[in-house]
Amino acid sequence: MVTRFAPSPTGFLHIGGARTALFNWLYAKHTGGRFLLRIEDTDRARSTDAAIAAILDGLQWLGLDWEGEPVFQFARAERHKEVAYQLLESGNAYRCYSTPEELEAYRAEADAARKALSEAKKAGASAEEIARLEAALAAKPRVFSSPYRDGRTPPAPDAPFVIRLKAPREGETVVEDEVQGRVQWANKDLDDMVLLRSDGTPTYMLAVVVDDHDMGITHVIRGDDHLTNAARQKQIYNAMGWDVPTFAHIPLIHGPDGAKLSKRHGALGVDAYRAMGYLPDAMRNYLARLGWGHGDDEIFTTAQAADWFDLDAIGRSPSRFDFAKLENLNGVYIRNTPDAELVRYIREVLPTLEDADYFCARANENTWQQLEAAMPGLKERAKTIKELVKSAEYLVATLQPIEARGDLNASNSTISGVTIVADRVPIQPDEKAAKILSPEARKHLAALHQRFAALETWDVASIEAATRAYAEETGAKLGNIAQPLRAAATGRTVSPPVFDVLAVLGRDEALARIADQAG
RNA sequence: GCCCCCUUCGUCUAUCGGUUAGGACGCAAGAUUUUCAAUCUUGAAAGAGGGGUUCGACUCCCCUAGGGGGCGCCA
Repeated sequence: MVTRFAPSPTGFLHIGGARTALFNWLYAKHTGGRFLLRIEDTDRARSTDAAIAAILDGLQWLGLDWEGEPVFQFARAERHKEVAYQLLESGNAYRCYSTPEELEAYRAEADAARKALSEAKKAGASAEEIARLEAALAAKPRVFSSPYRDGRTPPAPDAPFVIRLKAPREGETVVEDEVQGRVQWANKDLDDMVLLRSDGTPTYMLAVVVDDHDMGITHVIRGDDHLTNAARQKQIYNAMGWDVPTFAHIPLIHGPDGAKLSKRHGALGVDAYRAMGYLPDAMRNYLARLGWGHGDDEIFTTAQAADWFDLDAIGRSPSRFDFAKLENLNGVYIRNTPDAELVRYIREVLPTLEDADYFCARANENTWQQLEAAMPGLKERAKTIKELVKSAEYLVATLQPIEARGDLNASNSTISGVTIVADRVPIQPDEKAAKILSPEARKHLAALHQRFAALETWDVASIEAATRAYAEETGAKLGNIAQPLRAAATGRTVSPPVFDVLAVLGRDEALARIADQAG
């Protein structure tokens, strides 16, 4: 089994394309086959190197590895041309000298005839008149029929021409689709497609067939916007006497409102999902469940997905993209990922992460260790990596941003190439936290500071014990003590368990923060 | 306009002629609690409409409605 993903590099890798790639990849894994990549860059005007880079980058991030080097379609133009001429020689194609202008005029006439008929009907024209218009319309079907198909002489010996497939006029073209079932078209509805343009370059329809054949593709899994193309492509396979691959046309993904995916909701590049803080494993799991299912299984490993994946379990109706479900799934994956791995991932994507500037500008080597120590508390309340980093800001809240550090002098030191600033800046509590820090709360902080300073060991258990003892002695509710502590330690009213926070911060920093707010 | 595809809770889906139509997300209520989450329990929530076929249809067929895709010397 050989599958392929064949994007055209005219933009980023969007979510629908990513799922198509995933399905092809899963099917190859499932069958122990190969998954290849082909860049369909024959549209020279719209293809860009940036788009190619974005597609490769997106696939890599998703972990969808392809075998060998990607095939660049444009580089194979000579081969495509060769096949077009082969078809010409075998009588399965012909030179068509109709100009684009003539085609346009023909289609305009066909449209006009159609419109004339419908208007006549609406106006209640006579049966005679309607019959006449119907006959006129029948003489001009929407599908173009070239006068050169049957050997009309060229307008001039050196007139420009395209090569068209001499497609069958009678009968039907049938596609046995693994997802859509048996689909058939009357051949009269399929026109003679252009194979080679007048400038000698191949069209997409020809290039796809030739490349899929030459690459040995056995299974073509793609969006169902290509369903009609499958019929036309089959005609080329037949004309060449080639084996037709198995087709599987999967429904498109729609936006939350059921309409076509637009930039506002889901049609973002996969890089945008990385920036929003979704894990590639969660993305794969979510995408796999969109249009495909395996009983009641919702969360599964990639190995399981590959094991279970099959074409006959792909649904035929389009599905909507649901961010809420993706978020939930992402949260599950975050919670199930080991702390060290999360830290490694965060370090890797931090520069491309949304809303991570604050953390990124302040993080130093020590931060990464603290982050890992704080991770159990952080990952339990984050649905995205973006949220996680946001809630980890308290770790670096008393550090100067990198650009400000340049102004500071001798007190700075450097660890692993990162400048560490000796000077701390007290935390600026946010509005809600400031409210918590009442005069009374500040007195509690002062008392706690004393007790904490006297602790022999600085860990969660001893900090909590000291706090609870203090609450009990003063008769204060634990909540009324914990919240001021949280506000002092993080500057916010929401955080991981406050004793964890204090422990992670370390005795010196924790005491300093309490002192900053104590009254 | 023509051709093709689709239609189960709000969303993703299970069911492949016989089920109290199941699960998940989301939503609501409760438990837990140092905040927020997480977790646990419970609840509301669906076969587009109309005809057939059948002892029996969500499941098979037809029509209607709605949604989507295609109809290029784009891919």
